[in-house]
Amino acid sequence: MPNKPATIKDIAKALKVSISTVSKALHNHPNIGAITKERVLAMAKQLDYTPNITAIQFKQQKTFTLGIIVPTLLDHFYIHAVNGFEEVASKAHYTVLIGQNQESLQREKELVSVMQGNRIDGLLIAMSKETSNLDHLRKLERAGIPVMFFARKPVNETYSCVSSDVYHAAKDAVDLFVSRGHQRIAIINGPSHWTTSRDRYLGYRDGLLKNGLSPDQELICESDLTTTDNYKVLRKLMRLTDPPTAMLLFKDYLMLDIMTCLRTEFPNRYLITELIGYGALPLFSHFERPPLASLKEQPFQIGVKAGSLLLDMIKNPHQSRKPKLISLPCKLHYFKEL
Amino acid sequence: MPNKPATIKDIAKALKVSISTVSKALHNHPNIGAITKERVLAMAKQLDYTPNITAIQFKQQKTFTLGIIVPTLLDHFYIHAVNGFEEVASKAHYTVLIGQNQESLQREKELVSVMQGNRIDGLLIAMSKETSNLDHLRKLERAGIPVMFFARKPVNETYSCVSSDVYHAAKDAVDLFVSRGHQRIAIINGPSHWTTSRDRYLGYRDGLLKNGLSPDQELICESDLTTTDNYKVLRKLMRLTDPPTAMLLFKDYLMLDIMTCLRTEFPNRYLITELIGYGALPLFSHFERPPLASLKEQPFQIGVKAGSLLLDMIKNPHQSRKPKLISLPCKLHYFKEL
DNA sequence: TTGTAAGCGTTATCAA
DNA sequence: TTGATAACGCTTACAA
Repeated sequence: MPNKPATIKDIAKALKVSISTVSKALHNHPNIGAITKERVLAMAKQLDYTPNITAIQFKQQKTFTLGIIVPTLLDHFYIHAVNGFEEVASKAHYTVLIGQNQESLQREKELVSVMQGNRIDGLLIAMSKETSNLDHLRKLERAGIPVMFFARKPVNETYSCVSSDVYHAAKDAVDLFVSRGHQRIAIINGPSHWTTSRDRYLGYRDGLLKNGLSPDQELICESDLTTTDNYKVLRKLMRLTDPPTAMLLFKDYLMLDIMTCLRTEFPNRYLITELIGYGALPLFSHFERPPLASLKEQPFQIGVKAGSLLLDMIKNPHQSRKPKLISLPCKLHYFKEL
Repeated sequence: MPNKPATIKDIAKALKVSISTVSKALHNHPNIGAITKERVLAMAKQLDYTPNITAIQFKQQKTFTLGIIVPTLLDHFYIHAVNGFEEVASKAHYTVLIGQNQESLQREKELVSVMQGNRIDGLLIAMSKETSNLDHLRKLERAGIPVMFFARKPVNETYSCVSSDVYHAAKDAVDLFVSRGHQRIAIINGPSHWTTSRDRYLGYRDGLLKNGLSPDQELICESDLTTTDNYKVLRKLMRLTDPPTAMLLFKDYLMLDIMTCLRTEFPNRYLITELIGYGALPLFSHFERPPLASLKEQPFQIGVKAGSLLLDMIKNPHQSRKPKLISLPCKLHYFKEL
């Protein structure tokens, strides 16, 4: 027998006061009598009153809902980012809608449209691999809904973005490789139209130069991050006359493929090739032979930072909107004793 | 310059018709003129009209939002379940709110409260490990919000639940162990107050009996699924005078701990002990020495099934509400060539 | 076939 | 300090 939840009207009736009095009492409005306020609060409790959020959302023309779109939740990086985002959001009494674009632009557009339909107050997004045209996001901004990027951002676009400082991380990785005697250091990067790929490359290049090595075109690779392509890229590298003995990898998930391909197809190179990826997946602690190291990012903190910036943009909609580019440091995480 | 979205009022004004005419035209209401309807639809498109969901939710006293609470999104089982759930939900034009209880009853209560505040129309939940008292869920049901369980359900409670058929899966695992010559087969189970643990045990027991083996109390263990406890349980098993040579494990995540502990602390038992868990984690394909097998569940289908049952309950709120217990088959997945 | 008007729960403006 | 009332956008019973 689901009985209807109590409304301020019910409280007003029970107390024989007006609904505006009740509303004010419930909101600590300045000009309200102390005793009246007490009575209202008591009656609210007695009737188990919960404000009807749908009514408030409707009235305020504001949903207190934020959207976050990630490529997939199967990547723990994004889970942690979502969790950080939710933490700041819920502290500010916002609810979070989560969407996965599954690396499909089509799906991403649908998500944006559904979220816009749900009247989100702001959006945080890590675009799909297919996303190069940003019209669906511009449409949001035109409707007054601020958009912030994280992890992935298109090159040559002036949006705000929070990501990892992959540049310095790449330099650190190269330093470690060189200190271990490596000369032939390859990089397998992600899509080149993302700033996060470009920055990895720049860090890699500057790391080499700093150590007196010159970048070799045949050691600079790009994968679309599918297993097929990961394997293809590795095979090409291994068939060079002078194959690399060290590789910097865009992601630990890519590293998994590389390790397996190395082990099964190039067993003689397996033990002499050292790897560093991004992500520091905890599962490597269960490996008999873990990779050399990984660049540990701070996805939770990225979510937190992006969330608070987004909330700022929502609070101050008429700000100058100078795009902010924030990057949080990575840390080299060793899986092996050095 | 965020201009306000168009409303049916704007359409009505532009066309000099009444708002109810517009509303009806937009909803294919039977008695509406074909030409009027055309004009309305055209104008709606021209003004880029999007219905204001907050107004509809408010008016209909229905949010078209479902909640799903999982222990953690870091477990891929729950991601797939969420995805299945979202699929049926979005087909029925429902939005999904996702919450993680992080195995904390306190957190779970807060989530339920927030979701109730957001006026969800139904909830799907896999309770936290701490949840034994279901008052917070009963409160939801009393408010007319149907609740459905999945994956985990308390013993002795008459709620509907969709889960894996872990009973037959356990029997299959025992069969495989026996066929490979094992006599000392242990089980490390999850919390005993869940039906999913009890059913695993029953399948394990019946599997042994069926194969002419009798259950041995010292081989029947329970872990709270923390790494500490997982290690503790394994050490106890390995120190028996006649340790098991095969183990059925509650989850693949538990299996990871068991494998690592075996390898590092009991290397002489590592190669002779065969393991089967639940989950069939894809990452095992990257292992040099993967476990024997895993019982592959169907989390996506579980989400789908639970979602459609929940939608049924929402559509027919005055049904008899006989709790339904559904379990979907698992399949033995071999990591090694047999 | 189309229009009028009430009402959903809340907030806010203005009057008492 | 309190109360009456309009408004938010939409659906719907009923009237025209």
